[in-house]
Amino acid sequence: MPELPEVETIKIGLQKKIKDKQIKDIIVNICKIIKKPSLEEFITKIKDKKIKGIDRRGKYIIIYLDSEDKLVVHLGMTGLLIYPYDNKITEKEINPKHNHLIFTFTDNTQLVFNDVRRFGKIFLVSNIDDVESIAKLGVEPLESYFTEEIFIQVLNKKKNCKIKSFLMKQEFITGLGNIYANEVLYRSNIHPLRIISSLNKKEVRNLHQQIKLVLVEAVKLRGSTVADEAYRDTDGEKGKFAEKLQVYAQKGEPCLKCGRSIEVVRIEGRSSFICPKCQKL
DNA sequence: AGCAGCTCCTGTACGC
DNA sequence: TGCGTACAGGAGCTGC
Repeated sequence: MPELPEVETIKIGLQKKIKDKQIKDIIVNICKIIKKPSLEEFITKIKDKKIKGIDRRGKYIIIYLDSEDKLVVHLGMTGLLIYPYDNKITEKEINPKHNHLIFTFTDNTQLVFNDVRRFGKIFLVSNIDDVESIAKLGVEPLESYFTEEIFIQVLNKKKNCKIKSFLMKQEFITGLGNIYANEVLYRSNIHPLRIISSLNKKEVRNLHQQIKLVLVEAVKLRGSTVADEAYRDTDGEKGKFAEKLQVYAQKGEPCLKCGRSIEVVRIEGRSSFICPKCQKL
């Protein structure tokens, strides 16, 4: 599922592929995906506009148009933005049945928004904070300002919270989802149910470093496509970080550190993969 | 405040 | 074979 590394990969792909292109037409097959404004307004405000640039905030893609408007895309669980022209190899794996939005540019190439589970959302706003969930987002863990000191400050906002819940909440640190929260905790030897105030200095330092390390490596490998999951980059290619996952989806596999079998427990409705020996409560 | 449980949605896997 | 059910889970929501 798209978390920070997957969204970052798509952002970089879009920057290479659709920057400076002019939108000629939009086909909307499922209008529920468009949350703001009305469908009519959305279409008229996008038509004939040029793509000035692409950015990312948390798990949101922000596409700047040559007007005051920005196109904001959240991929939800299974959303994809595919621009298949440089590389047609894996296009066939993507079911066109779920092509909900198709942007056609003046050069007749197309950008396709495909989303099996339809949890994705698209907004057109003049100010990105008009998307309420963006206005609430926390710190960007890959920005240079995300120092250990800042991390401690953010942790202190929620001392009584369980660490995994905290990592998953976008209002504190933005970009981590279930896969990377699991990985970061395992690599830091911290049980997901540990209360923030119980973490010692070394654990906090470790966690901060692992957040950066895991995300940087995952971005390098263009994200994670676990097993037969949906995620693809803008070329339709799978991410390669799945091979580097040490704990997520590794149930029954031996822990790389101690050999104990990786277990799965449900925490707040989500699967949490842990090594019961390395991650003690 | 925080968490359980539900919602959105489809595809896949599994038990009978 | 086929049907019912559980699960996957980002995020917003209700209600305890």
